[in-house]
Parts: sequence; structure tokens; C-alpha cells
Amino acid sequence: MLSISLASSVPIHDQLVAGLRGLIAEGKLVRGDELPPVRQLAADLGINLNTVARAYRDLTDAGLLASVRGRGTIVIATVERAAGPKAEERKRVEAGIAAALSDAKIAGFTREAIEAIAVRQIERLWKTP
Amino acid sequence: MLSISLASSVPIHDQLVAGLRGLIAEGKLVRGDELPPVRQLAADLGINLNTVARAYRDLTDAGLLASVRGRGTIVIATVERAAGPKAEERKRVEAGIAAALSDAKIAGFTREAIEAIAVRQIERLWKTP
DNA sequence: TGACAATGTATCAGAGTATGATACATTGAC
DNA sequence: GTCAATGTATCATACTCTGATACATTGTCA
Repeated sequence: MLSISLASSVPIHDQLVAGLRGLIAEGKLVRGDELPPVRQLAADLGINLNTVARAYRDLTDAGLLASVRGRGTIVIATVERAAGPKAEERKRVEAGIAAALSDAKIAGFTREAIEAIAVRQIERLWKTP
Repeated sequence: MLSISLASSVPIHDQLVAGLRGLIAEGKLVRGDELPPVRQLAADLGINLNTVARAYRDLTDAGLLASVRGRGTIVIATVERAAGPKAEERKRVEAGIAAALSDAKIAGFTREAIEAIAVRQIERLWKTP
């Protein structure tokens, strides 16, 4: 369900955060779901338990997860929020998309190719099943 | 023309690389343009010249810039490439877009909002003036 | 009720990276 | 040919990532 790359320059815990955020965004993890214990996930991925704990803590601080010592970690994020995104979040999101698209442009992607990729991913994330 | 955030967790030289890639992708920097000397750009941004040099070197290694000792640094990237993007680049680009969109989804963006943002940015980058 | 397993958290160490201060090498102009 | 301008190399310091290990909390079950 989750995969990481030890060769990548992006920190492992950031890869985990991105992966878990992706699962939540896709709806594969919903409010109330239990996450695997840090030791189990760490063993499955061949990394240290502290690295998984770091990712859990980051997402807990971000308000997406909740951890209780002795019990475990669950998802508390709800994708549909009552209030819309804040200005700060909008800025961050736009910057992230701009960086990805700039990269695509320089890499030689045509407008049609990048539009296809974007549309497909948006449909995958925002589809109403 | 370029701005950085010292408070951000992303390294300064990576911010510079992203910013310069963005300028190249937008066409504000084209093949042959001279970049400011590392000392000048460093002074303008209030950072060390090594940090700017690092960004220049990264982009030189990526084939976007060319530096000559004593002369300066110029842009050699051409946005329109003869060959299409490689599979590895496609994977990287898709991962970047997926991360940005997942972030947007969890932040509460609606499909319409994120589509508008994506379309606007794609048009800005790929417009044919 | 008490012992124990399961789970998250804290502490510390080693390796790597980012940033900066400083010195060096190369180019071109006068 | 000297000198200013520019990129590059070297070294130091602080910070971060990852991991090894120990601790604290929760719940179960005999």
C-alpha cells in the first residue's frame, strides 16, 4: 500500500507523509481507519521505527492523524471540510503545482501530455464513486 | 525576479533551482540570456555566494545553464526539445503533480477550484505568444 | 489485581547536508 | 601586463536524517 525509495534525495519520513496524504486524499484511508503500528510498518519497509513515528507525528501535528500511546494511530482527517481552504494553503498548493508544471515544461512535455496527466489525476482524486 | 524564503524547510539552493526553472519554463529566460553573477544575486537575496553557485552548478549539471570562469553564466536550455521526455522524467513529473494534488484535496480544494488553478498555470506556461 | 504484551514516545549517536567564510583560478579589458 | 570581474575549490559550523536503545502508556488475560 505504501512504498518508499531509499535512493531518493527526499527524506523517507517525507515520502511516507506524501504517501499517506495520497491515500487519504484518494479515500483509501478514511476517518477512523487504524494505521499499522510503527514497528510493523518500519519492518515492512525495512527502515527504523523512529522514521515511521516521525511521519505519524508530522501528520498528527497537521491534524490528519491521532496517536495514543499503547493503542495505536488512526485517521481523523475528513476530506470534505466545512470551510474552504485558507489563503496560506492556497499559496502552498499553487506553488507546488507551479513547481511540478515548470519541471514538466522543461522536461519537454507538451501541453496535451501534461493536460492529460493532470486531468487523469484530478479525476482519480476527486471522483465521486 | 527571484525570491526565496529563509524560513522554509526546503534548501535555499533548491528554491533557487525551482525559481530559475520556472523562469525558463515561462520563457522569461531564454537561450543566451546572462544570469547575474553569483556575488550579485547572493547580495540581492542576502545569502552566501556559494549557495547561488550551488544552484547554478545544479542547473549546469542538468543541462540548463552553462558557466565559464571569469565570464559568467548563461542559459542554454531550449524549452522545445527534439526528443520527448524520458520515462524516468515522466515518473518524476507525475509524482510531483500527484503530491501537489493530494495536498490540495486534503486542504479542502474542490475539483472546480483545482481545475481552474491547473488550467490557468498550464495556459501561462504553454501559451504560444 | 497484577503481570505482560503491544504501542507510541523520548534520548542519544553517527553520518550526511546546507550554509557560510575565505582563498584560489580563469577570463577579459584597459 | 596589470587588474577587476567571475566562477570554483576548500574548510568549518550548524542542522537534519536515520537508526539503536530505553522509557511510558494502554489494554488484556490469567
